[in-house]
Amino acid sequence: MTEIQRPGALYQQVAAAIREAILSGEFAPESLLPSEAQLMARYQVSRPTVRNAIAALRAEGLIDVRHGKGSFVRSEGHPTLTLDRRIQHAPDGRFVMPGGDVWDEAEEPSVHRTRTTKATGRLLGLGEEEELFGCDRLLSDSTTGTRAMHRTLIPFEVAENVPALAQEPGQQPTALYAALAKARHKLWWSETVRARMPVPDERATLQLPDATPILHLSRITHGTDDRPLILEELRIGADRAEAAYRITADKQPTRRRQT
Amino acid sequence: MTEIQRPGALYQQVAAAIREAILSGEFAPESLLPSEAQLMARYQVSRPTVRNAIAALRAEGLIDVRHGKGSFVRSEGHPTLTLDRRIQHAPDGRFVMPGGDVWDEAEEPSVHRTRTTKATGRLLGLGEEEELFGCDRLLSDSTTGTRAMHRTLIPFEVAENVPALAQEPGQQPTALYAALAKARHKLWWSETVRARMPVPDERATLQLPDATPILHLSRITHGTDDRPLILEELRIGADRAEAAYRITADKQPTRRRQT
DNA sequence: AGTGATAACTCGTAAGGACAAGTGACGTCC
DNA sequence: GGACGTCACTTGTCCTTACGAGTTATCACT
Repeated sequence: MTEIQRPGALYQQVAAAIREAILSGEFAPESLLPSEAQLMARYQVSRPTVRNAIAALRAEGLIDVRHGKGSFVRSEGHPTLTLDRRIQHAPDGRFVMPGGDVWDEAEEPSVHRTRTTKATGRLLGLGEEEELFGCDRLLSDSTTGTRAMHRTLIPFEVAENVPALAQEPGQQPTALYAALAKARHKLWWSETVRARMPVPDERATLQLPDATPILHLSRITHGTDDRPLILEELRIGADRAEAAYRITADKQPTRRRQT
Repeated sequence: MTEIQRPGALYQQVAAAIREAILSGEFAPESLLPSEAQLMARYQVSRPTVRNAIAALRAEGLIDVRHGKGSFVRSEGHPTLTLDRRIQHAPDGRFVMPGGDVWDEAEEPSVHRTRTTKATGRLLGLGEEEELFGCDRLLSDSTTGTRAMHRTLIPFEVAENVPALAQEPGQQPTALYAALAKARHKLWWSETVRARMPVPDERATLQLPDATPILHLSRITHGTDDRPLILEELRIGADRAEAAYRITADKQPTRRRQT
């Protein structure tokens, strides 16, 4: 039996004791923690208290619990997948995404019509309820098993001026860029990164463990006059991926606003 | 009393019913949900079951619970703070971070000596236990109250060749860049974005609500020969911030590896 | 030997009771 | 009128008990 100290609620003291034991190396990553019954005996508390402490550690992402087996120390490891978010011009003029070739499609892309929400409308410089083409992809990295959800949104307004988009809104992003470039657009992109907890649907689709946030990348393709043309969204579990960018110092314009 | 359906455990059915009620608009953002006692009556379940359901919704970040008051629907809103991660050259040659001027320092920067860990060593192209200068800052955006933790790491090896760094390792990043540029370094930066749940220390320092991941940005300053010189890390609650990047299509080199 | 039932472990779910602690409104006292 | 105490409400903590469900090893039977 191990003694526990003052601060706060009993279950928090237990949680702190276990956390400390893990971080101090008493329990190695991937190793099996004492069972609930053993923890009850060790700290002289009831089962709800032990479970409450364990729930706190799960919410921190420190341990994984498997029904019928026990609790295991989660090994963080570096994210296995680094998403290189650069876009490049190949010598022949085509667009290339150096980090894009690891993906294959787990399902057929699903093309559909939809409308802007408040959030997507804002990003695209449109109002609410404007019509768009949408294309959803479920991506998968066969080597690591990592999955990601990709969505392309093309406003009708943009597709009208670029027939290649209206005919094939479900093309690969690099093909879409090529179509826009062919329509005399000089392209650049802005990308914002957010993180949040997944909704149950995302948790299931991406097969996420407990206490795993998702990275939500929103990439906007800008054309001539810096007008937003296409919105791409990529959602991926933050336990397995990180996004990588390259920054170079350009001359400071008098005042330029990035969307 | 409201009936509940088949799938899964009782508390999950209750959680699903409440979730649906929230998403359908029956409970507006910021509004008060029924108390535990009312939910017990409404769904004819015991208090542990209600609390279990509520715990699930808290873990999803859908609701906030305040002791003595009740449960409230969390209003997401856009992140209030967009971190513009570009770096620019002012006309006079100084470096400028267009998104950097919103911060003020909540505490004095604390400069200290430390050593590389496995993770930081890898990012800096060094081994483990190499000596560095470290500088920790607690940043604060006075207009929104958002806080962030910033850390600068400068290897001794780098500081030796750039005396300005060794003398003042606690300078602002833009001043460090200037010192490197003065030492004939041609600079570029790589940045990786990760997300994870906060450790208790970070939760307290950043004053984060439940179920709030943190964005962890690692920026590496590269000099001539692309060697890593300085590592900066920024940690910030993902509920209040997003990171923004600008991407332009450069020519594809034969093969270039980004760290 | 191979097969399968069983038993003993694990965590998951659900109920009940009791008291502590934070909040806010109401009413009384000065 | 203002200050303060009380009370009724909220969620937080902690205990006991019981059973369901997944996992694994053992052991007996064929």
